Amino acid sequence: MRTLYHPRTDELNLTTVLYALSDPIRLNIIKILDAKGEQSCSSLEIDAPKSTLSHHFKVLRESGIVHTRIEGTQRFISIRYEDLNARFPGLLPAVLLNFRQEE
Amino acid sequence: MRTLYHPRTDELNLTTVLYALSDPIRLNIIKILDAKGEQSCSSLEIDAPKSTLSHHFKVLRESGIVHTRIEGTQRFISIRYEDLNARFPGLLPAVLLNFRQEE
DNA sequence: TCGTATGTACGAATATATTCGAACAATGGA
DNA sequence: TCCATTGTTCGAATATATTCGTACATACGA
Repeated sequence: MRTLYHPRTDELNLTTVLYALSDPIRLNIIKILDAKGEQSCSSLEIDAPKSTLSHHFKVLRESGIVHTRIEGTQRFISIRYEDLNARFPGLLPAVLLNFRQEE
Repeated sequence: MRTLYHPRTDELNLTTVLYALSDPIRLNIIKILDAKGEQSCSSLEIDAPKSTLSHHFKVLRESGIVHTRIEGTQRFISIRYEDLNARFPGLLPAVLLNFRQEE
């Protein structure tokens, strides 16, 4: 696969975004990305099989929450802060705030 | 059933709340409740069988998003604005803001 | 007490998601 | 070119959700 699908900002759908965020593993991925910034898939060090993680990366990317950049054999994932905030102002910060409070 | 289960504010779980909000019918219920305030189940006038709606009311109530008050044969549902905002500041307003923008 | 109104509970069918092993693709270095 | 690294895709098993008809529960008025 050469190019990866990323929905445009105006295509972001609220139920889709909320659904993508409603899974513990995916929320954990977002938590790490928020804390550390852009990361390669493997550097996240989440204890789950590769294919399981790949599935969750795809859900996050196709919902528009993350952007995936290909570099060599690696893929670097980052949160689409600006796009999300443009489409759903305050939504992601409210979710992220909860993480930060937990720790 | 005499008493209905409602989770305490400190028991509200982020993934559970996000999941409950990630369904179009449930989001529509919240949209109507936000616009009109407390409503009886039937007054929402959503085009779906009673048992289907009842299921969604239960998901919303058990996730802590709505409160259900029994009065006679009716049940009045309302959004738990304060509890949600205490537990997840800004989350619900961000979701509700999106509704209002849509119209 | 009987009937009506309001809504839940149950159960089964269907739909959708998650998980993960195995095979595959792409890149880059030796 | 061969191999290791990184990650995806496929497919099947399993788990979970949704939908909705039917039966049931409760309250209230006649």
